[in-house]
Amino acid sequence: MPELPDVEMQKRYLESTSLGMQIADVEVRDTGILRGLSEAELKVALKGSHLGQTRRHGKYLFAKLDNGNWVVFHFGMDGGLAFLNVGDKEPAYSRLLVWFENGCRLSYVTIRKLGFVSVVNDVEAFIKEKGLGPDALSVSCPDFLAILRRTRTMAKAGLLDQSVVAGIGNIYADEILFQTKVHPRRHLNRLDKSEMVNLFQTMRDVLQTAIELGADSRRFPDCWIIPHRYEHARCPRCGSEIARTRISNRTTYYCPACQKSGQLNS
DNA sequence: AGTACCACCTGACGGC
DNA sequence: TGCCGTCAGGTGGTAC
Repeated sequence: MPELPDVEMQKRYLESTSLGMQIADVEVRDTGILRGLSEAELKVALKGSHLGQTRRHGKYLFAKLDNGNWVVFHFGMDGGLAFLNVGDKEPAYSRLLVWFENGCRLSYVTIRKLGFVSVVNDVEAFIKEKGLGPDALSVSCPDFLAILRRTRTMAKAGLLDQSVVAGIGNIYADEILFQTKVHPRRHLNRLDKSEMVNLFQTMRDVLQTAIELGADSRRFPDCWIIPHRYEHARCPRCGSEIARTRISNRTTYYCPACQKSGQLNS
């Protein structure tokens, strides 16, 4: 679930369900999802406050508290939020529960517990601390090109690297490279300018389209590679067999016919 | 600096 | 049915 489009959906979900609600209490079901603060500290930080303005940077979601601090959510590989009306049953793998004054609850759900919940004073400082690059949907074209020119990693690794640009994960990295017709092992700084511009526009287009489709991969166009990310699948564009390899320790799918490696480095 | 590999954690799935 | 390896949309640390 949780790449940029998914986190954007979580942001909208949080806003539409919980914005402005006052927090009565917090129940931590598994302290393993807390980072940098204890259960007691989290309670003190949240109790009595309203959930205010939300922000997203890459795959991180922030919600402002009355005292100016921010709750931070990261969803790992499988996390998400579930808003519960009075009487609604708590979902499985609910690791944290925010109780509102009106009896509704917000559950942070994750099976694998690779994400976390925390509280920070300053979002910008947090972003800097984490070494996150600009958000993939906010970065300007000139800034993006400048970043690409100084990034010597393979394209797949670079898109995945949150310090290069924040928000792209394994699935969307494959999609962006497929639509740009860039081989995942090409090095970013070796792309020519038109390829870099194309990469920028495709990145925006893929992420925005995914958001418009509710980040629901079942609704993604068949001409995308995402519906064809399985072994022996056929390229929706040319019919060649989709190749599967491992880059940056992540499974990578691409079309060896459409995404030419060329000299890889030239 | 870039890359490979491991660890964290839990569940699903295929093979035997 | 049960055990085992492998894999899964993320991040962080280590070692070369």
